[in-house]
Amino acid sequence: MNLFSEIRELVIEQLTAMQAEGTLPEGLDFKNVAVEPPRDALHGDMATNAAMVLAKPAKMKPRDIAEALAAKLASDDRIDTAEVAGPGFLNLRLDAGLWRDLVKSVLETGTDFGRSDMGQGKKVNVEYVSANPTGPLHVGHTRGAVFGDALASLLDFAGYDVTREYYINDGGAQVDVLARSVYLRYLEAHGQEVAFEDGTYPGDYLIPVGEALKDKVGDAYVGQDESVWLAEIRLYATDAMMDLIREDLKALGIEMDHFFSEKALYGTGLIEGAIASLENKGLIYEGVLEPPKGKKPEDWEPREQTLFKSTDHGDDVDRPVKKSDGSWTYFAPDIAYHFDKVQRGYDLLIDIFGADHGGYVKRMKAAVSALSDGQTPIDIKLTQLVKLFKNGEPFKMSKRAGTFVTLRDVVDQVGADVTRFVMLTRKNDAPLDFDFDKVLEQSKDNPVFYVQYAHARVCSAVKKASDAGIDIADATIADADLSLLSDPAEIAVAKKVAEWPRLVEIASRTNEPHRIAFYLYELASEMHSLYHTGKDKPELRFVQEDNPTTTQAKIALARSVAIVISAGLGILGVTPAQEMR
RNA sequence: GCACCCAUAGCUCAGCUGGAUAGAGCGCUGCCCUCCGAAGGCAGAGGUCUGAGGUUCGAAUCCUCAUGGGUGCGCCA
Repeated sequence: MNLFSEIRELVIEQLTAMQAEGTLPEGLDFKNVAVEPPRDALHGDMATNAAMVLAKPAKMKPRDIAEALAAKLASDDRIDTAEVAGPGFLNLRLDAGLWRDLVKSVLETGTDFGRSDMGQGKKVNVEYVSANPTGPLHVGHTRGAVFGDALASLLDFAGYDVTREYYINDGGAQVDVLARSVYLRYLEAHGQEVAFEDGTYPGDYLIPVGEALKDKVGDAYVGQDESVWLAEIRLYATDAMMDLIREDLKALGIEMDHFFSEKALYGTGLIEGAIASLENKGLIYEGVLEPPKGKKPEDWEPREQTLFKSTDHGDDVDRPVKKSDGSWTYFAPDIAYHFDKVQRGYDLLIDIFGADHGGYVKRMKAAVSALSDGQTPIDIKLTQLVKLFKNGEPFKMSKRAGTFVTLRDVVDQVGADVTRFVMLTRKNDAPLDFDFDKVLEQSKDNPVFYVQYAHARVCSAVKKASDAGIDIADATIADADLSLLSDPAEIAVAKKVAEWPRLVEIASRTNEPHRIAFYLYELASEMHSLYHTGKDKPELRFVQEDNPTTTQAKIALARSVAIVISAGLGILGVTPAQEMR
């Protein structure tokens, strides 16, 4: 039940009636008519811009339309008052019963309250993380992982059929580097002195892999040429790394539906097929790229390569799919992978990239546009950098030195819930400061705590009511006499709860899960505010021990807040706290 | 050189499909527990929304240009 869309339907209905009566001309487009919460609560509960939007096409004065519409709306039971204001806004005050019905509805539907059918079951593929299988996930991956996972949950909540997918980059030269690095650790396990030169991965995480390899094959590879062991160890090592990554994801509470291996594309004809598909559209040619202007690489020399005419689909320059030696560039399997996704019949593709991959957005969009003849929309979200702080000092990361901060470093210190929430308190395209101390602080400066505390307070009130022998089961209080909730402070909370379904739709339309986090903060704030009003006004306390009926109504309101917080945190992948410690 | 992202209060950031007097936290100035609901609440000060044009009844939001910051730019993935 979305009150805003319900009232919008009412507005459209009345506008249509006005057309039938001749008050408004025929042929008007109502799509821009909106019903929204007004910026200032003094203006009422909802406002519509209908008169202003329609004034021009109807060739009428906005206020005239507004006056006529106001008269119509005021006759509806649900509308208390409809007032024209400003340039032609129509401010509506709703019957208080609507808010009470809403609370009842929340209790009846539980955390499914706010689920939307706007996705209409459309198939969406959300690809995220997709880190190279060469080591544990680091902080940058963590943000992408949290963002992608929350977005997937959000879209699911909004009625889409969501697939969570991870593309394993296990086909390139970096896995050879991995294999050689593991080989060094393997020799080390046999007691040899080894040196990690540039171009190898020196991280400690490969030590157990080398040891396990020794346990598995004994000394079979010792002193052998690369040709003997490279392919075997590559396979072994990438498997081990993927196990590691799966563990990392699990620590964050993330489970993928599907892992797609780049390696599996080779030798199957899939890459050739995808490129052939582009070729059939006349988008593949042999040519020489212009050198980049300004910062020209010193060793630049013109080379003829196989190019994808991505400029036909919005890119700035055409992109090579083959190196000058005839082998595929990394872009070719990427094209094949996205071709596969298109062919799997998704209605929408979403890719989550790190900010350092911003340069690939246009070419990927161009590829999908070309491969699907513009039929499959793709949205690519970039997650900006995370800056880590501890004791106010920046945390240095250096992958080369093997001392980069891993996902585990973060999750082990602050927990998955805090990690996830904090990473979602910023727009994906804004850089994020992550301070190990601040995120654990128990104060209102810390949104994680603040929201959790609001939920815990409800739990505590519910427990107190229960201890007083009052039946406060959701099923019971859904039928409580909610007309006992009449104080403006209480109605204000109900109104905030009522915004939840609308918020879900906005967040999913824009693919911006951070809006959930901000909304939860606002909702928590309303909750804390009401809670404290009860200090000065005992009649507003949730638990009235001598009055079970009133208590049930008040607990109903509190529970509706807790339910929405649970649902919201659920989308973010955070567990609501029953109590604070 | 080109492309993409960003610029909102002293600081960190929200701001919906373009809507009314641009919001929140921190910090600052006050107020609220003789523990029975202060890990909190209430109030105040603080803004030419980087700048200049444009579109519009209406612009922080859309367009153009400028300035400042970030990221990326064939034979790495």
